Amino acid sequence: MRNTEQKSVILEVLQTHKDHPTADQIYSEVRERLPKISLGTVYRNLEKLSSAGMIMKLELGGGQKRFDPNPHEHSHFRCVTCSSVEDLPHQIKINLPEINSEAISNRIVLGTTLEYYGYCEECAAKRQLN
Amino acid sequence: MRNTEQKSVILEVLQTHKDHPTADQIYSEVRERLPKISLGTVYRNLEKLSSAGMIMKLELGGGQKRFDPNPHEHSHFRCVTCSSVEDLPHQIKINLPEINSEAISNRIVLGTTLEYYGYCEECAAKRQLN
DNA sequence: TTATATGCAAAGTGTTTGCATAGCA
DNA sequence: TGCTATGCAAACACTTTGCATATAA
Repeated sequence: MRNTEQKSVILEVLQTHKDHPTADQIYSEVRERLPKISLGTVYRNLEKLSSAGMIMKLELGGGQKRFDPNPHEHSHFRCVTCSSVEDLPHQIKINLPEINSEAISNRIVLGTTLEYYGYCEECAAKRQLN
Repeated sequence: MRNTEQKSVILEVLQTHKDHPTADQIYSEVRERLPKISLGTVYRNLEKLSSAGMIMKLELGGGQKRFDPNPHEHSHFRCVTCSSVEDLPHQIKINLPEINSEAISNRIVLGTTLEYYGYCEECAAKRQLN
């Protein structure tokens, strides 16, 4: 993987995020520093960085892929109203022994995705007002 | 919600499935019985049936939405090779008390999605041969 | 009778890709 | 030098939608 300015700016921009932006959000922020960058380059680099294990691609509910600067498996909370995706402050532990139980039979488990969905703090507060 | 032949055939077709087909898979099976049905009608009915709680729409990794005749929350296994999605034979229990712990703070949890991914039995067997 | 559902096709959304050029190693 | 990455635009895959017609209640 070759080092390019585009790639490092994309990584830097993502790493400033505590939330998990979509490719087009990253694109618009990167464009402030590299106005000529194309959306295709953003997608290609996000793909490369995630298959290199430097970031994580999230395919959760809601249609659009999101990108997480933290490449380690952890659970997320997705807001069904504003679609934001946040880390859960404390990791919810999955009962790992069960992964190897007969429930899995002859499948080979590579990983798990645990997603909570509902109203984020902001949207929950707005609902209380109505 | 009005009863139409399209809707009931879509539901019947989905209910014959133990796996979780995509909209276009359902479309092509339904078309064997209703050759003039349109893909738009399939999407509209799957949406209606799932918001009525009669089926479940799955938005897991892999891009395409899938539909599950069982509307009750349960965990799934997705094959990263053939993209099939299966129920896990035994439900993996999530530690529910944690959902209400401070980890969730002021969010309102509507549900959880627990997905395992890896190689399904068939694809795992094929890999062993190579 | 009338509001909802359908078929058709077009539009929408998010993502990927072909190609000529640019630039890293 | 040679191969990978880029910008651009077109293509792609999946899903939704507008509209005129058909149909359930």
